[in-house]
Amino acid sequence: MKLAKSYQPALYETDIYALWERNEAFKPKTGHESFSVVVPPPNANGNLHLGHALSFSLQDIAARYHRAKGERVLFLPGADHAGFETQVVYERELEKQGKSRFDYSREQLYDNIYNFVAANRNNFEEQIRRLGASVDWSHYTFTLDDPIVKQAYETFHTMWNEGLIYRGERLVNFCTFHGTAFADIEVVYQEDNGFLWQIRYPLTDGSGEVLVATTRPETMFGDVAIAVNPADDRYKNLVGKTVRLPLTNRDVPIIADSYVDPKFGTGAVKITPAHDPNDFEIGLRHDLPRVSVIGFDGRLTHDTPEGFRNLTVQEAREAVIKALTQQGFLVDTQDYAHTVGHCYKCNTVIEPLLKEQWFINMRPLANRAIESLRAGDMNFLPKNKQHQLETYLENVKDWNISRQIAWGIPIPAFQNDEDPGDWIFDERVDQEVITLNNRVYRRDPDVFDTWFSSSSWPYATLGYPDSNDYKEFYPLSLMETGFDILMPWVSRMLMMGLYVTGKAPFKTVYLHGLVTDDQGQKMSKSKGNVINPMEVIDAFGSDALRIGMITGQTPGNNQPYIAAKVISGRNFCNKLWNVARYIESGIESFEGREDAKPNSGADHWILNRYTQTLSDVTGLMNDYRFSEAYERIYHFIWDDFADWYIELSKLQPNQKLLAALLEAILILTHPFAPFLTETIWQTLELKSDSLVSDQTFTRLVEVDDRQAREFASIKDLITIVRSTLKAIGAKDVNLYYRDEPIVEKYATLIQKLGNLKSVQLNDSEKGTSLSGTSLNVWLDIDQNLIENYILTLDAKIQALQADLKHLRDRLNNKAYVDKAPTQLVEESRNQLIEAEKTLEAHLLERQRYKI
RNA sequence: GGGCGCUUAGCUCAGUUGGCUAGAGCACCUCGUUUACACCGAGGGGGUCGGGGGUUCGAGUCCCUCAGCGCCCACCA
Repeated sequence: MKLAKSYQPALYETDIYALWERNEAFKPKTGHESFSVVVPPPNANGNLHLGHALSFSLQDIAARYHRAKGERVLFLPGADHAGFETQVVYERELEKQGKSRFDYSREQLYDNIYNFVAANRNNFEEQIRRLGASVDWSHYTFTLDDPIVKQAYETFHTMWNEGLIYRGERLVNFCTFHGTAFADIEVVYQEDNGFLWQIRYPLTDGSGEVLVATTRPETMFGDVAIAVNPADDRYKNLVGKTVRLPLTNRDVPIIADSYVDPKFGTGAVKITPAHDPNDFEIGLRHDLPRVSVIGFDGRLTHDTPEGFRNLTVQEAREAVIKALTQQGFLVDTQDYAHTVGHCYKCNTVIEPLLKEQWFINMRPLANRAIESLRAGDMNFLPKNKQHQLETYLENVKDWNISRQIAWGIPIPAFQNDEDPGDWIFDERVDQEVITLNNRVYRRDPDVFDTWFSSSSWPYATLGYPDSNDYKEFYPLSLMETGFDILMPWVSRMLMMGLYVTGKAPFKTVYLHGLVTDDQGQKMSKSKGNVINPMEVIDAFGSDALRIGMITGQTPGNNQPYIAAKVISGRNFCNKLWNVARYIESGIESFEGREDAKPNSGADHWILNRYTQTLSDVTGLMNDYRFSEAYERIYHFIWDDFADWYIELSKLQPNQKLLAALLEAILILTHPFAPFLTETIWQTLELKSDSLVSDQTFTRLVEVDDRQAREFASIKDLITIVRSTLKAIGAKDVNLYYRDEPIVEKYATLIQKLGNLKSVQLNDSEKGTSLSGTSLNVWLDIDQNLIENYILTLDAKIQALQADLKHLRDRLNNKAYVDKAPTQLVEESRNQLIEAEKTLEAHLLERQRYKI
C-alpha cells in the first residue's frame, strides 16, 4: 500500500509545490478561452497575514478551476515596494539602532531600504508558495521593476502634456512626524476633545469689536480676514471695516462670505488660508494673501512674534491663550469635541500646510469611470460596492501625488534654477541636476504616491501596449482584493485603466472583508490576537487553511477566523485521503478506468450524483460562489461517495468505476485542496507522467435515470429502517416484503446496510409496516418493544397531520391554485396525496395497538 | 450631516432573480472495538429567520418603520 494511514500534509507540501514549479504547471497553456488574475501585490518586505491567505485562496481556487475547465489561465504574482509603508517599517528598524532617517541622504536611504526589502523578499515568496498559489513565477513583477516605472513615467508625461497634471501651491495634508504629505483619502479623521474659544478682535477705528470663535487660536498669526455671513444683520455694517489682530496688531478686513454659518459660534470666523482648507477656498474667492505660520517641522515659523517662534503647535496654542487671557482678549472657553485628521501610521495630527506639489485633475478621469460603471462594464461582488465607488467618484477631489519620502519612484520632473515656474519632464532621475539649452535644471526630490504607479498594475504587468499577454489577458477576468482599498486602489486602477488603455481594467471585482479574530476584533500585534497563517499551515496543512478561509465566506463581509472551520477542512482532507486509500487497497489496478461502465443501480446513482455535483459546482464557481461550490463537493464526497457508495462497493465492487470516480473526484476537488489531491495523484501514479493540475474536468458515462432512481429509493428505505430500529431499540429484526421486485433485487444490500436479520418474501403481513416509503415492506418487531414503537408512531402521525393541514390550506386557497406556477401546484397535490396515503397507513397501523 | 452593511440553531455563518416542510461546520444527545478513515460510522435534538406594520396566493428573501451593532464618506470655524 502506497498511501500512509493518515494524511500528513507537512510531509508532502514542499515537494508538491516544487514539482509544480519544475513542471511549469502554472504557465498559461493553450485553451479556447482565457482567464486572467493579477495578484494585488503584497508588501514585499512583510509577512503574509490571514487576509492574504484568504485573498490568495480565492484567487487560486478561481485560477485552478478555470484551468480545469480547459481555459488558458494567467495568474500573475507580484510584490509591492509599498513606499511610505515600508519606509515607516525601516525607520522603526533604524530607531532600534538609535538612528533616524535624518542620518542619511535620500539616496542612501533608498539604497538601504532597497537592501532591507531584498533581504526579506525570499521569505515573502516562500510564504506564497506555502499557500499553494498557482502563480506563474515567470511573470513575477515587483512594483519598482522597469515596466511599472516606465508606465508611471509615460502616464505622468501624457497627463502633463494633456493638462491633467499640474503643479500648484495648495494646502496639503502634512504629517510633521513623518515629514511627508498625504492624499486626502489617506488621512484618518478622529473625534478629539478640544476647546472652542471666543476671542475679541477690536475694530481698528476703535468703534467696537468682533467676537470670533476658533478651535485653533495659534493660527491667528496667519489670519488675513474676518468673515461673516452677508445676510447676518449683526455684522452687516461692519463689512469693509478692519479689525486689529490681538498680539500682532496687524489690521485685516472684515469680509462677507456665505460659507459662514451665522448660527455657529459667534457668526464670525477668522480666516487663515495657509492652515485651513475652507479658509483657503475663501481666500481664493476674495483674493486674500496666504500667511504661513506653521512650518513643516510642526513648529511656529519666524513670521510669528517673539516668544511664540519655534513652539510646537500645542505649546503655541497654550501660549497664545495665556497671552490673550492676560491681555483681556479671551472672552469664553468651552469644551468642544470635533473631528481632526491624523496620520494613519503615527497618529500625529495632520497639519494642512501650503506646499507646491504635483496634482492630478481628477474630474475628467472620474467622469469617465462613472460612465463605465453605469454602463455595467464591470461586475462587482458585492454589488453595492459599485454604488459606493460611484459616490466616491462623484465627489473626488484633485489628487496630490507628491510624497516627501525616499522609498519610491522619483518624480521625473526638473525645475529651472533661475525660473522656478519652469518645469520640464525628463526621465534622467538618477541625476540630481541636468543641463538643457544652457539652463540648469534640478530634480524634484519627491517621489510618487505609491498608488499612482500601482494604478497601472493591471496592464503594466502585462506589458502594455504591444505584448501578447496584454492582448490576450486584458481586461483582467478577476480582481480580488480587500474592500478597504476600494477607494485608494480600485478606483484609481479603473480611472487610469480607462485613461491609458481605453478599457475598464477588469471584468469582475471581488472584494473580501476583513479577517478578524473569533471575537470579531481586528487582529493587531498590540492586542496579541494575530494568527499567523504559516503556523496554521504547520498545524493543519495548507489545504485545510484554504478550506477554513473560504467556508461560509461571502464578499464584502468581515469574517472571523474560526479554527473549527480549518479543522473541518483538515478532516475533509483526511476523509478524501482515506477514500483514496480504500480504493487503492481494494482494486488491482487503475488501468482501464476509461472503460468504466455502470453495472448496478448504485453505479448509476453515484454517477448521477457526480454529474449533478459537477454541474452545480460549475454554475456556482462561474458566479464566484466559492463556499457553496466547496460545500457541494464536500457533501458529494463525504455523504454520497464515502458513506454510501464505498460501503456498497464492499458488497458489489465495480473496480473500474471506482478508479474512474476517484480520478474525477481528485480533479473536481483539486482547486479546493490542491496539495492533497496532487499528493494522492502522484502517489497512485494515476497518470505517471502528469499532474492533477493539468487535468480538465471529467465527464463520466451516461447513466440510466430509472436505475439511479430505483437505487435512491432503496437508499431511502435503508435509512428508514435504520432510524426505525434505532428509535425502538430493536435488533435482529426481519424485514418482509411482498410484490416488490426492487426489494428482492437489493435484498442482500438492504439486509447488510440496514443491520437486519434477514430480508424475505412474506405474504402474512404480520408485523409493523414502515412509514415514509411507498414500498410494500414491514418489520417483524418483537412485541415487548411495541411501546417504544407506538411513541414514535404517534409523533409521526402528529407531524403528518400538521403537514396535511398545511397542504390542504394551501390547495383550498383558490388564489394559490390560480396564480402559482402550475408545476408548483402539481407538486403540492402530489405531496398531499403522498401524505394522505402515509397517514392512512400510520393510522391503520396505530389501530392495531390499543395502548 | 450623508451613504452602506449586519441582526437566521449554543457558537461562527450560508441561504442568486420571493416557492423553505429554513441549511452547513463546530458544539450537544444516543448507539457503535464492522481491517479506508475515531481527523470515524449510524441515528437524533435544537430556529415563531431582531421587534412592529405592509405588498403578495405565498416573505428569511420585496417595501415602510423602530431598536441594537458595525463600516465608509464629509470642511462646520
